[in-house]
Amino acid sequence: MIDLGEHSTIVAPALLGSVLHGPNGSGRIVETEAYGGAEDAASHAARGLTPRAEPMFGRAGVLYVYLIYGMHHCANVVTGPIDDGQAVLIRAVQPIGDTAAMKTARPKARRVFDLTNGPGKLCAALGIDRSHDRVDLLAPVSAVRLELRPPPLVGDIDRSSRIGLSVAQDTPWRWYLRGDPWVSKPQ
DNA sequence: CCGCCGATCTTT
DNA sequence: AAGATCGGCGGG
Repeated sequence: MIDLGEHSTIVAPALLGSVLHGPNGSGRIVETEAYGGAEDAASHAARGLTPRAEPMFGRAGVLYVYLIYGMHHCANVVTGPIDDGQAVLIRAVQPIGDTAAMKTARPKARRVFDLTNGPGKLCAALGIDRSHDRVDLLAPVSAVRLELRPPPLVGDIDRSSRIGLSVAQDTPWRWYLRGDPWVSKPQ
């Protein structure tokens, strides 16, 4: 099915439709971004093998979690060959199954559509934090794991430049399900 | 609905 | 000093 060892720009759209399971619940992936290795100025791998980004240079299929703006977490799937430093950022999911624990973890979310429509929001809702950095996403026993599913039809996927960057704004490495209400920034 | 701004702290 | 964000606030 999906080979996480492929380049992040191949894996990112292919992960749409797969399911991310966390301590608090689960969500269907509806939005992703690809980050490359040293050649991608926007990537944490752009400065080489730093302590924070070290998981990106490891085996494909592990989780890379980092703290952003001192208060939010971002969850990434490491992709590509070892030592290359690629990853795919999970930017939004659709909550599935029991959402009670996710709602408790995100008291600020008034509407279900605000529960997991952003990289920091979905980590808070699912209960993903730095303690899950480097976990094996494909191991059934992992607290955070990925259930790979066939991706949507290409005709249902839209593409844009990545969100929130001050560099590489012309690189269209964001993919999302067209019209999905959980996508972080429509259009 | 939209845009601005502050929070908060790790990393470089 | 900036950052792969979020939510409250004010204006239209």
